[in-house]
Amino acid sequence: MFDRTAFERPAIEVAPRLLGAILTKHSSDGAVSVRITEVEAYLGALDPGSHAFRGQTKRNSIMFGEPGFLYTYFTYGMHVCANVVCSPPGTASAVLLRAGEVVEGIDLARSRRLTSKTDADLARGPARFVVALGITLGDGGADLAALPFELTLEDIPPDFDAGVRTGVSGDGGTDAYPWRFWIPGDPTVSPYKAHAPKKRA
DNA sequence: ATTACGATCCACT
DNA sequence: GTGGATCGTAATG
Repeated sequence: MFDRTAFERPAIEVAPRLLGAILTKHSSDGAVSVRITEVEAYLGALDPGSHAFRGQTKRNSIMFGEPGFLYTYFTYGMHVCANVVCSPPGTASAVLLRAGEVVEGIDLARSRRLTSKTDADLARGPARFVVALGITLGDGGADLAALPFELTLEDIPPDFDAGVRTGVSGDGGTDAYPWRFWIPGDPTVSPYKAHAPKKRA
């Protein structure tokens, strides 16, 4: 069952709990379900990399609302990414859904992701993930506890690894985000880095 | 009104 | 491993 209180905590606590969870979206042409294998936490006002770092705007207002809802955004002129809103209303944090394994509706997912060479590529990467599931920008603000969505957390989350982006700030304790969590060894974990490496001088 | 740039993906080398 | 695509958002004049 869906327990909204599971999301009323900072994204950094919710993120590892989402690993192994099954997210389903029903559409007119069928349903696709994905087992979440990689996520990334964005810590709102505390995180310079978060869309909510500079306060509430029209674009990010969903992040400041009820937890357990979907926050979608459009980027790079062509891609949509999806987050699960965390923290109580008035506080912004979210978990970016970065990768998953398609476990239901794989033919439908394949038809949506014609450039995928292998099934592991169907939902590997945040923009691919939303395409495979049939999520669009218009799903922003949708309640994950209500159709067409279903989200089921694992009772016992799987073991996970965590990666840290450093160098955001030189100060001790504040240079440890955003956090990225994944299921070790899973072939559907995305190979992309949180930030393109800077060219050396 | 204008501008700079990004929580990325894909084709190509 | 690298560069180009492509446009909404938010900061600035």
